[in-house]
Amino acid sequence: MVSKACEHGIRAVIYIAAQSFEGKRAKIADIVQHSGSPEAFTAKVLGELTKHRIIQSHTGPRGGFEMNAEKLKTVHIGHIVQAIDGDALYINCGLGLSQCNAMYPCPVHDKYVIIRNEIKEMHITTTIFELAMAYRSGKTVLSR
Amino acid sequence: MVSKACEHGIRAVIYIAAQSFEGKRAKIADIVQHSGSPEAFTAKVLGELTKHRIIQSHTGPRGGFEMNAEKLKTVHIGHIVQAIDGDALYINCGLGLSQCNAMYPCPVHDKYVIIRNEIKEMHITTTIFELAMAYRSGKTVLSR
DNA sequence: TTAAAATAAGATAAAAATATCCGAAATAGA
DNA sequence: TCTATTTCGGATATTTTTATCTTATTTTAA
Ligand code: FES
Ligand code: FES
Repeated sequence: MVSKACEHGIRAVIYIAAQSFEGKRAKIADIVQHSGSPEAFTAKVLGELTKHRIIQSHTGPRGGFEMNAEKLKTVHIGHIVQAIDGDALYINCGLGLSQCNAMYPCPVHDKYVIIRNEIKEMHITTTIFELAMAYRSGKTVLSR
Repeated sequence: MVSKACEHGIRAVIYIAAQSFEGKRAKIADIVQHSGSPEAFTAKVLGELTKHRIIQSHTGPRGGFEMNAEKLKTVHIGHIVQAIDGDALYINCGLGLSQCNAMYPCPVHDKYVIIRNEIKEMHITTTIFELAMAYRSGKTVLSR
């Protein structure tokens, strides 16, 4: 569905968002401890998300990652998937043809497009903020 | 979503099914020419599907792959996905946690389970027969 | 009986995804 | 200014997926 890199990124951002909501910055060691992701790989993914301005980073003591108030409100899962995996999930053919084309559809096109749009819709309507709040309240977990 | 191996397998089986409907066996060279898949890789996948009794194979001159009448009626996409990729797509956690657990859900569990079940339902209710008929009639394509 | 036509299977190769390592750069605070 | 802390970035390593190659085996038509 989405890559491991993307999964690590989403979990990390949820943790960062929860910390940012409390005015704290999150450092890598802390993030991976709570999200159960490999440290170096997650650091690389977070670097990519920083480039895309989805999160902000600060070097040095008291540094770490944070999400500013505006991003905290507006960022949704789709932003992260797009930044890490690109738009393949949202546009590719479900049977692996070189491109999806409704004029000359593959055998699963009609049924696949429905699913694909639901995934896209779900990603766009699910904000990091709501996920971070549920995590903060203990209703959900980031590792097991 | 599903692996390349699985995509090659599904496209190949649709072609085999369409040929079987006309009482013809399909040989590998023919299959990959029409489904646009790499020959050796597809042969390996078809071997796996033969082991799972989803298709039948015959060596020698006049040999090739075919689908018997019973399989032609009953096999659906889910059978092929299960045989090649296993059940990961149907049971894994959407955020990559070691397992999906509704008692201690990950942040996307509720929304992801809905999508996951729709995919499963789509796979189970989509028969190779209906896909093969649409392909045979020219309504859909297997390569581009 | 034999040669051709086909799949079967295992070894190998290439590419992509996942993950780690380490030195450099930046920064806050003493 | 010095030092400890932290991310950054590039090189490297490992694993998995995708794909190919080679040889063996089976089947059948002539
Ligand atoms: S052509 Fe395959 S999903 Fe659209
Ligand atoms: S726990 Fe993540 S999808 Fe169920």
